[in-house]
Amino acid sequence: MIRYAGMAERRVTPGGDEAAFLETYRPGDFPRPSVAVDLVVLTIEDCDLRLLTVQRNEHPFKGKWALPGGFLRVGPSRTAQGEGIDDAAKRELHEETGLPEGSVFLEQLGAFGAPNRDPRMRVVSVAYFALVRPTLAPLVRPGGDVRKVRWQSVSDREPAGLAFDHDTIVSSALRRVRDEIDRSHIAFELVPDTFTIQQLRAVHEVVKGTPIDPGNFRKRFLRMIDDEILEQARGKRLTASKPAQVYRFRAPPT
Amino acid sequence: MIRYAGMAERRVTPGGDEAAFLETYRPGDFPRPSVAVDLVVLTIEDCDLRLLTVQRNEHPFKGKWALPGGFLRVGPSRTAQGEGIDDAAKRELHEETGLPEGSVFLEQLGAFGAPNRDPRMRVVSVAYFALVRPTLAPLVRPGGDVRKVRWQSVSDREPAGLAFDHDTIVSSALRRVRDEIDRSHIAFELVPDTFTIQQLRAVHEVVKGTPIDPGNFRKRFLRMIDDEILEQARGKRLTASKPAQVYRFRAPPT
DNA sequence: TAAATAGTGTCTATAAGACATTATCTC
DNA sequence: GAGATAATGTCTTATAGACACTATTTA
Repeated sequence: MIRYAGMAERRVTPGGDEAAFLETYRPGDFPRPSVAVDLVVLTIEDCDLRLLTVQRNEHPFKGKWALPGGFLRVGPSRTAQGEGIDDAAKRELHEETGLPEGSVFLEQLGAFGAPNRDPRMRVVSVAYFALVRPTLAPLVRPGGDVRKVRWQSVSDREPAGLAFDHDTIVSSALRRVRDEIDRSHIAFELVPDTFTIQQLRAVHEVVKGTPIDPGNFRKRFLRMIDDEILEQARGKRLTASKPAQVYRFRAPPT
Repeated sequence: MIRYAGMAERRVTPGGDEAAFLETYRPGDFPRPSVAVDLVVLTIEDCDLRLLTVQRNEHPFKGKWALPGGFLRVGPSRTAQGEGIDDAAKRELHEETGLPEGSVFLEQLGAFGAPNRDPRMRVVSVAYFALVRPTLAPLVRPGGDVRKVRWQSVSDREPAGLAFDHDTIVSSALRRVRDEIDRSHIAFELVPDTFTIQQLRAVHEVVKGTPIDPGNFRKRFLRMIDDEILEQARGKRLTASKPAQVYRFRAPPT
């Protein structure tokens, strides 16, 4: 007979106060899943959305490319429970990419927990997406377990190119980013600290996959200045022709 | 020394093909978290948004109200991995509420996995939110482990009234529902199969917490008929005065 | 007929989209 | 001056919000 968590829990003797209960509490002997974090790390290079993948150097899917990530570190006792899932995501991101702490936007995407998504054992993955400024993207270096990393074009990736269910996770992340870019400030995570209107427009175009009218985009942009979301920065960006005004994102006071 | 999943994994001998690897694979002996699903079940009754809570009959938080939910059932081996997380959510929902399968809208909210959110042991919870039509809400009966359930008003709940981190989860769900109601069709999950414009407006008002101009709401509503999202149903809803036309939601062909 | 609620119309402000035009810089 | 891109302006259409008004039913 297979034991499940709910049953095990009821074997514990009730009664007494909560402190006493916890003192004597012994977790049941039922199968637990491993919990992992998987990272959909995106940047923009050469007007192209790129995804960071790492090559697996062990079975299963040996040699295949996969999302960076790793297992949640769980402590050995009820009073030492280990790291939080957000912390695990942050840790894996910095371990495996070498990017400096706090330089990357990171947000939870959701949990992926179908059975058999990992052929070794039951694994529930909590997926995150990360946005890396193009200025930082070239600094990425394999670290931790990882031996090879690469930035892979999102548009011409193979339909089922990644290990595990990572293609599904990537699709879900792209949907989320495309959805959020119009309603939040995530576009500013994909440009350098100072940027021109055209650079920001390019980010929107690349993420959405459709061209945007420069004049109309400018109007939206100028409204953001009125709303004090953006401010002019000093200097101009030199190009082949007329130099462009440079702006900076003002972190909202919220 | 504390073992972590990543370390254990590397102890496995590499080489050979993947099938052979999996044959001989033995998962490492590292601590794993329990994975649970928690449900934020919402309905509308008397123009008031209500949350379904269950009373805990065991420590910890004995006697306190908490979200319905339970542990993910994980199989004993790599070839019998147990149920998926979405299935677990569905199962717990129907077990603990007695509501008929497939009658309730259910969507994943995200994972909550801070350490010490459960004092017994490390638990990572995957939260879901569910929307129950007001016609079904009175049918809810405690089932499974649960002895007492209640529909609790969302607006006059205590700030820290629930067990564990369930208040945080509820806040997150409410934010999500308020956000999604303008961009999706979830409002139709909170009305009976046929409904009047005023009923649907009441749902929006209750969820958003602000009054909405009836005339303006009507315009949005009529656009949905043009877009074939809604259709007229037969009959009229009788009220104290002029009866109102009744409509029906047409599931989009997507 | 009065009360109540369903249903309609109007006016304004705001934003998005299509597109033409001007300005300013490099070479 | 030519070429290129930045920057601006115009016109149309769609939508949201405030609010006045009409229609239809019950009691």
